[in-house]
Amino acid sequence: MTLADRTKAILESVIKDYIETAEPVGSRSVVKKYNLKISAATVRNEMADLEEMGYLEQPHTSSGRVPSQIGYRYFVDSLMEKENLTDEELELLKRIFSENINGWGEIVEKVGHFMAQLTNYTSFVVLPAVRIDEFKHLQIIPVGEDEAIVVIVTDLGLIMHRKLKIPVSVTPEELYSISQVFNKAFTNKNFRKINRTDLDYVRDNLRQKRNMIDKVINTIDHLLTDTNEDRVIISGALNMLNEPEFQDIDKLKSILTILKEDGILKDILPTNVTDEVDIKIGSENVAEEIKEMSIVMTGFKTLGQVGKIGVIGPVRMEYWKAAGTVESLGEIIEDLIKERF
Amino acid sequence: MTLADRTKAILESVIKDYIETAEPVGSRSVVKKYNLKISAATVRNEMADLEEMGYLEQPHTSSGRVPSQIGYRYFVDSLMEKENLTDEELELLKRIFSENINGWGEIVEKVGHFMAQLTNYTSFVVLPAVRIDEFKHLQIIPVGEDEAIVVIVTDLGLIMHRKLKIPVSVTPEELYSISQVFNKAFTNKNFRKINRTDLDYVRDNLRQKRNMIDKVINTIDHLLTDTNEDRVIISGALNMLNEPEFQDIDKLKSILTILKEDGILKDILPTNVTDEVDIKIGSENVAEEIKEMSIVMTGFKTLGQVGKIGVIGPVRMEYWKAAGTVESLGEIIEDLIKERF
DNA sequence: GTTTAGCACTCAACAACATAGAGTGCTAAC
DNA sequence: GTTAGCACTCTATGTTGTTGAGTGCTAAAC
Repeated sequence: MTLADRTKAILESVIKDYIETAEPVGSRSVVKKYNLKISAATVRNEMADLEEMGYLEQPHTSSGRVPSQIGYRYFVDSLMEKENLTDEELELLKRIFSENINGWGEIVEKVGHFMAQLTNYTSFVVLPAVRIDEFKHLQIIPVGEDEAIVVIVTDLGLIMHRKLKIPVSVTPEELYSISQVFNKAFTNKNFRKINRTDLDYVRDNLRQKRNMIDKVINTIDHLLTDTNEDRVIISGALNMLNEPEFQDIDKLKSILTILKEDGILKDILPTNVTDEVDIKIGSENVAEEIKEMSIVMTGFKTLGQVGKIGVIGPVRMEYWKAAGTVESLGEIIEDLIKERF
Repeated sequence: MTLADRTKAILESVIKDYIETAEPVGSRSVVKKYNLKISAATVRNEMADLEEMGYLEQPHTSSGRVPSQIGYRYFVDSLMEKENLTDEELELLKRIFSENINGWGEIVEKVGHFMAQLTNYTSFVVLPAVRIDEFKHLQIIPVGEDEAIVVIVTDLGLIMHRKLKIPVSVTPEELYSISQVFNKAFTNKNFRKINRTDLDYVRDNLRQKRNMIDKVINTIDHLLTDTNEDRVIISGALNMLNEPEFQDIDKLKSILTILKEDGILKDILPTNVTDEVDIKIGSENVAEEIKEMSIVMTGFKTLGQVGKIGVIGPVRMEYWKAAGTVESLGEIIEDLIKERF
């Protein structure tokens, strides 16, 4: 459906005003605030038309207008312009990342934090479960008399470790050569496809330590299966407290529960992601729990898989800012991870 | 001040009733609910006395009584009995810890979570900054062509690692022997007191790799200084939403901010801890921000230092349950860490 | 002297009602 | 097609009245 320019301008004014004030918008205030060169009565007529077409709604007969879901959709698709990060914001981000960063998780955490701060909504970053199939290197390090640590480095550069009891009689040098045997046998092989030949090789070379070998293999198995779940990092959940739509304790409670109880949000987010910014408004969300919320998100590639990054907030959201920020940070986080890992 | 038995009984009834209902307690309801064999009028007289002595307060002249801070203090010190964990609760805890636990942090997290669940308040666990002075073992592990990971095991059993660029020419075997040199020189020495002799030893034995050695030393230094801050794990902050005293959005906001914004709570907690359960009621707390909250906490020994564990909730708190739970879990967490590390 | 029934009094909470004001739709004039 | 004017609608806010839980005090009972 294509609208006349004036009609578009009025629709845009109403939506922007409502997003700003959270109050139903009257004809007079539109004229005043946006200096339209027409009278309030004309605006009233237009608004009545827009309501008929489904873009606006009236909470009750004698109140101002509020955007409908369709109205927001039209606004997002045809009226607004994404507002990407400003130079100052980019500068700030650079400063944040000039500090010491310890790995992966910390990058994600900081980006999420930054995003929540910029948008004043709640940010989320979903890190895909990393498939840990192959290992690049294994090392058994002695600690104290009867303990050792198995350290595994995977093909994706992840480092994992776990403690292990060992017989007192084993020397550090033996541990080193055992590690070497493992490395010779397994390096760059898919752990789950290790075959008889590989295992025989290890056994032949370490005949006398059968007991310990089993323990090590067991530990490796544990490490590789353990971490196999998506991680979600949520920032700025408390920003919801500032939104007028969540002044009601019960609503607040249900939304904070979704955001904070582990793993709920993860299962609720849209599943098919691309590298385009995707916006789900209100009941466009499939999940019942967030039919009064909007989500702005995008995908990013990391370690060969696709993660999700975005914000969640009230339907009355500053979509231009949210979409621009998500778009910018989606690209940035991809670069940051690539650069350092 | 010592009170007559009947007076004590009435005070206890009023406090328990108020803690349960959050409503001012009237004379009639005390008599009814606790089957006292005296009339409401007598109770009224007693309550007037208790008010005069400062144990009770009246929100307004014709309302029931509410415990004062002094009243709660007397209750906590002289009237209540700590309610330690029940057998079922201990059983549940056992089941939680029969699952796989990955290190230290996870123990703490699970205990905190459990404590929040049992008490319905917000739990906190403060892990002291671990002084990382000595290392027990160091290993440089090759990853790919031009990278290696430095893994350090400290005297307290902590494992830390960090990636490092290395010259392509260095072989895995060389890395191993370099590691050995470091180990010979430094093991069980306080890192910050490593002296000229130690360094000379390393240098003499690794003359040709000067550049890399410096990098490794640098990395070690980074690792040892980096983690030097207390960690706080907070669970069940959303439990506050259920308390009638936090139905007001502004109060809720300020308390959730304290609990969630990183690091605020840590600086606010009482500083001198013992292995006794310590209870701070309302304005007994030094920090302005939590003068309307109560804290029940205790210290626990871990890795040679003292951590804090406890709950924070409204002044109208079920102190008996909170104190018992904190006491039990304080001992349990100490044992759990000792047992596994 | 202590306890208790009785009663007048107090005050918050709630409901019923009145009022103000922002905004509308419609009509008639421009 | 646009706009001024006006009657109408409906929420939000303030006012008033009523109810009921609870008190303190007095005087009688134990």
